[in-house]
Amino acid sequence: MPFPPVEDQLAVIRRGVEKIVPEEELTAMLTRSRESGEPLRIKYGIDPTAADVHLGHSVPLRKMRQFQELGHQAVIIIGNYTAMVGDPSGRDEARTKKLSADEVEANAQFYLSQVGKVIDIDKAEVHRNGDWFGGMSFADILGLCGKVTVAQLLTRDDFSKRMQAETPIYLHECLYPLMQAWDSVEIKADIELGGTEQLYSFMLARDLQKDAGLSQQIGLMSPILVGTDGKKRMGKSLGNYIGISEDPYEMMKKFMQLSDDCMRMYYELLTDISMEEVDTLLAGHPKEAKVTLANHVISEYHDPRAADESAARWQNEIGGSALPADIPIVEIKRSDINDDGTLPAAILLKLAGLCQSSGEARRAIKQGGAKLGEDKTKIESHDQPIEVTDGLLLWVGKKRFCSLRIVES
RNA sequence: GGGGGAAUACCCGAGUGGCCAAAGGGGCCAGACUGUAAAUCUGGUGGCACAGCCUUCGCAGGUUCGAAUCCUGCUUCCCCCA
Repeated sequence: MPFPPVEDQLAVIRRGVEKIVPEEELTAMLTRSRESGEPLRIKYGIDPTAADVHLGHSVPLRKMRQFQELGHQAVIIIGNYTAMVGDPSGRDEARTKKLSADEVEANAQFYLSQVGKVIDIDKAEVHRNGDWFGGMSFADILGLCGKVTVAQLLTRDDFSKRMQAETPIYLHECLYPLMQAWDSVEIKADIELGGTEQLYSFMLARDLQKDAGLSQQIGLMSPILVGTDGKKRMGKSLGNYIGISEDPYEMMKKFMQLSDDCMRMYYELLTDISMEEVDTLLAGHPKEAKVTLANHVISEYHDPRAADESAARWQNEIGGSALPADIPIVEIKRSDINDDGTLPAAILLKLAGLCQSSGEARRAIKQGGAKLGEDKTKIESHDQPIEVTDGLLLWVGKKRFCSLRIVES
């Protein structure tokens, strides 16, 4: 299959990419590949440290898919060895818990299944970097370490920040960029995808490739996708992420809570809508633009019908006043209820799991955030006796609610 | 190996014998306003069936009527010297 003209390829490749290093080599590389008919090897590495793939990961993965559509070869690296170290990027401390080989493999499997929602996994090469690191001798490792000086390592942004903040840097963490770079040598990468924080490793990979007599890779860096809070990078630990396997309605709710300022970035990085069209959308009502955005993304990971349904449901339940369709049912033990069938309000909220402590429940009630029943009657006092019945609805704020079910013992 | 400094709640950080469940900021929660956006304003933010009681200032002991605060040992981090 012939490759599209270089200019056309560049147009696709450049979208939503913050930095291409070194940029001037890209055209030449594409031209060479087109003339020889040899697809480029596009690398993306992921560490199976946690299970969820979120929209932040989807940014380079979507780019990977675009490369696939242009006819290039996707190469996914499962960092089962690097996972043991933990990527120091964007972290201000070392990973504390060590993952077992089994956990890592289980995560890897789950990861791949999710990655398959974005790229064509059947056409991709998948490697585990333990395949080469596992067999290395200490002498090999020493050899690798001899390629980098400590001063070079410390120029790396994350490390210098940590030095400044006086937080520890462990020796094994220093190996992380080396390992990642070595992956590029092993798989003969032409282009590596990642976030802008990967610059150091990407450049190190070039050094190692040159040293090994290979052609050097180009780093293609996407901007860091901010999370739903609109400020920090999307990440699991920050709780500001939208997972690509999440329920459509959950995704919709999260999208609608997104800061307006992020919308342009989300459109650019998470959809294929042309930027002209995006500008038109953003010129309209921001709420509509957000619904459209959510629709596109949800359609990609579920289907258009699911997206429409969640949009309609959001409009009903949250834009309107309909009761939520998925009220969680919480079981209350009969033995916990007083003999007269009631419980003080604060205690009930705690038992129902809506508040973590009775103190929190008291606060919620005092501030008028606690409500009762379908008509959302305000609970007036923390010791107000509430008659506990099956199906009783309880609310704390707008987002926490449940329905009760009484169980024996 | 020697010397000096540091560790406080989710995070940052004030507090150096009683007035400390511990200032201030961030985050977070709730209320008002709204588009469950942003900005703003208000209140809250250890636990307990709560005008009281219980537990918390790296860990373990000790001094004292009383310790986050003083002493001893330990752990971890930072800096300087080698």
